[in-house]
Amino acid sequence: MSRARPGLVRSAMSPTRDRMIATTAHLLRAQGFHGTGLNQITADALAPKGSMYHHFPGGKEQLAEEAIRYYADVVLSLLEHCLENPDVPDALDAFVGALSHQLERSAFLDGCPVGLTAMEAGATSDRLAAATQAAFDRWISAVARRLEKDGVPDAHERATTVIAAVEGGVMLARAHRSTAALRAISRSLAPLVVSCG
Amino acid sequence: MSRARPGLVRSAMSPTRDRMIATTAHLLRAQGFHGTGLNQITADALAPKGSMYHHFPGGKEQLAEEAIRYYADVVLSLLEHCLENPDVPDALDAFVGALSHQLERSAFLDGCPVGLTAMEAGATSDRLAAATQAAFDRWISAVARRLEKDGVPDAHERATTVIAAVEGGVMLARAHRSTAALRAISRSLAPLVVSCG
Amino acid sequence: MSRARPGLVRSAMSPTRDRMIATTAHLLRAQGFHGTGLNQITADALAPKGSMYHHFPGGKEQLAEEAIRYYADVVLSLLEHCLENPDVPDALDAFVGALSHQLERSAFLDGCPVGLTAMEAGATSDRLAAATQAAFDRWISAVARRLEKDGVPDAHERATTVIAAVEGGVMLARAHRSTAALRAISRSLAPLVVSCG
Amino acid sequence: MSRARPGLVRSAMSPTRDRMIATTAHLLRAQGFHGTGLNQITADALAPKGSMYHHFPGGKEQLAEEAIRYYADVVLSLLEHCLENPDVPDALDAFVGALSHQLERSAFLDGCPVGLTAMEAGATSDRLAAATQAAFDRWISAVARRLEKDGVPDAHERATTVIAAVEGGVMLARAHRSTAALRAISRSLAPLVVSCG
DNA sequence: ACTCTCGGGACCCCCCGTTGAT
DNA sequence: ATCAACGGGGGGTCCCGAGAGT
Repeated sequence: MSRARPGLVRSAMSPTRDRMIATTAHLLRAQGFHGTGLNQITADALAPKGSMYHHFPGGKEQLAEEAIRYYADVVLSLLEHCLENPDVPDALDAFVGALSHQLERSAFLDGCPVGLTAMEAGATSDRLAAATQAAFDRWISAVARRLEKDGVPDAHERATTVIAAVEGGVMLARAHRSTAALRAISRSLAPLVVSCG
Repeated sequence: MSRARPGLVRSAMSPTRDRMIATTAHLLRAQGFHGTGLNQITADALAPKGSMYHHFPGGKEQLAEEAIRYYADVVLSLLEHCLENPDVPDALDAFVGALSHQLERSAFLDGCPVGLTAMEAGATSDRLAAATQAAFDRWISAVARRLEKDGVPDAHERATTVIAAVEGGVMLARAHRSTAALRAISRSLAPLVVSCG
Repeated sequence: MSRARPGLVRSAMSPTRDRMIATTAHLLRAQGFHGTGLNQITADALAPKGSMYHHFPGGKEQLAEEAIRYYADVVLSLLEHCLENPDVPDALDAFVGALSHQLERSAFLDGCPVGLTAMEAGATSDRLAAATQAAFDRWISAVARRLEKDGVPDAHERATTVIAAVEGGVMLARAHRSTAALRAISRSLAPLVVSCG
Repeated sequence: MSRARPGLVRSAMSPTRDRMIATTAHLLRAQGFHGTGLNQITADALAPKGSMYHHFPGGKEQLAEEAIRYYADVVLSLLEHCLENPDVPDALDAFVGALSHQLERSAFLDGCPVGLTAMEAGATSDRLAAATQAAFDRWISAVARRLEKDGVPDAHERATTVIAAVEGGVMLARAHRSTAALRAISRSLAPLVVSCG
């Protein structure tokens, strides 16, 4: 009877719900968890405030959790797409380039909601800490798998370094309002991601 | 004669003022700019609430700005102390180890207020963006000078990568509540900071 | 034939409906009208939230109205049972004792929903005012009939005083978290309810 | 130097504060604790919202507590004034008459905030329970002292009954929107408050 | 006949960052 | 150098319809 199996295609459940998650992810990038109010989220998502409580009984924390999950998915797709490149330094460059492009297009408003939330609320909320941890793990694993395939030694450690440096690069980019740091990082990291490095 | 020369011996102006700055720096590490209230700052600093706008006419933003400057000084001292080590990878290890120690001692509450503020408010407040930018620049320059002294090529780019990766590592440490990522980063980055790398 | 005769066998209409009424009566005793939410009622009654407006199109007000009617019935039964006692002071003592027992058993949570609702919403809602008025009238009449039978003068006035004092005693009991006041009232009122008083 | 000694003449501290207490007492009479919002209180008292938290750091509960204390004082004055009457039944009649007058003048909106709060929140909030208990105790004591002076036996028990019956009478008056019950109670109680009763 | 999802504002209490008077 | 006073949101929950589906 064509009813969505609950838990299977969550994103098909409700357009309002999805809009709220996407809006939250977006606002989280620019303002962080504490800087983003429910009023702004519902206003930007054109959602009534009463729906908040219906779709996200866990409140703002649940909403942020799902927004992080959503954003982690999006970035993972981008990352995996880039990693299809035969050359890993090129892949890294493409990934960093995409992030740089987003930063520039948004006047350096769109940072990384995962890293920001990890630093803001990671120590307070177990729920958000778990969500950010999972996001990082998935990204690191994606890179690590590619490095392993290429026979790069210490694949997981290096993948961790790559993700950390990119996150730090986004941070620097926001502070400097320039993507120069990101480009520098991409170049410096090249030797780390090749097997002869 | 009772007018302190601005910027020179600022820290000698008022013990209350200094306590507020140090307290703010500490709270910013754990909760970020928007998550930290003036009430908590004045309470923790044992400062009367009314003094806030006497000492910091620029309000919360000025207070955060000075806290970031203060924290940047402290970390710069630590960094320069570590960089006196004859071996740069060892220096990096010592630096990362000190940060790890702080994280562990504080149950991963004490992150980096500079990076956090850069992501939270960097796009909104020019003042805070400038403060975080300056902090990063000083740290990067300190590393770059040492690399140049050792004849490492692309010193500034690599120094940028080092600082970015360490900041990203602190982020990962908070998310995972473990310093494993920081240690991995320190190891992976070693080849980048030696002249034969 | 499937139409329940309204008012006659109302309680046979739906077990869910009855459970909601009983639950509401119970919550009204402890928290009052404004302090009791529909969410709590439906949750405690294990009733589906969507059924609310099917069973009670008049909303919360209708639900409270029926709960008061229901509670008035229960107390009237208790009162009439006590009044079968040949001695009216003994009857009063038994009635007050039963109320005291309920208060003590519930840690003084279970007061009187009728009196509480009368004071909370009696001035606002005609519907609830009528329901509480009817409840009080039935209780007073039950006492008055017995007093008349015993030849007590001013039966209705004295019955009114008895009910008022008992309601006030429940109030005092809740405030003091002690049933001492109720016992005192029962003793003091004895001369009023005998013909030679 | 001419500054009000704190704690001595509390009511002289701030006119805004006093207005808020009086307004709260008034609203509590008609709507109860849960039915009265802080918005309405501040609006009716022509007080800025931010002052709430300044004058009453304990929030709504503290405000209600002080309102109850204030109202208890007012009623105690009235009661003691009435009890100066040489005849206690007359005194009781005058007291009940004053309450009746208030009820009628306010279209039966102005009940008793003490009794209402005792029933609404007495079981939840220790603070409010204590405040209502103290109010009742003072009223009962005032009556008991007078009865003792007249040589009435069981003075405290009878005083308790008087206060309970009057409170219950106010309840009935609100339900019936008539002061008939209060007048009946006053008459019925007369024999209890004279020494030969 | 009955239930559930989803939506819809209004409003809750609390606390925020800020200032005028002193 | 201080503090009482100030408005304005903060997140959260309220009671209640509309629609589609058993």
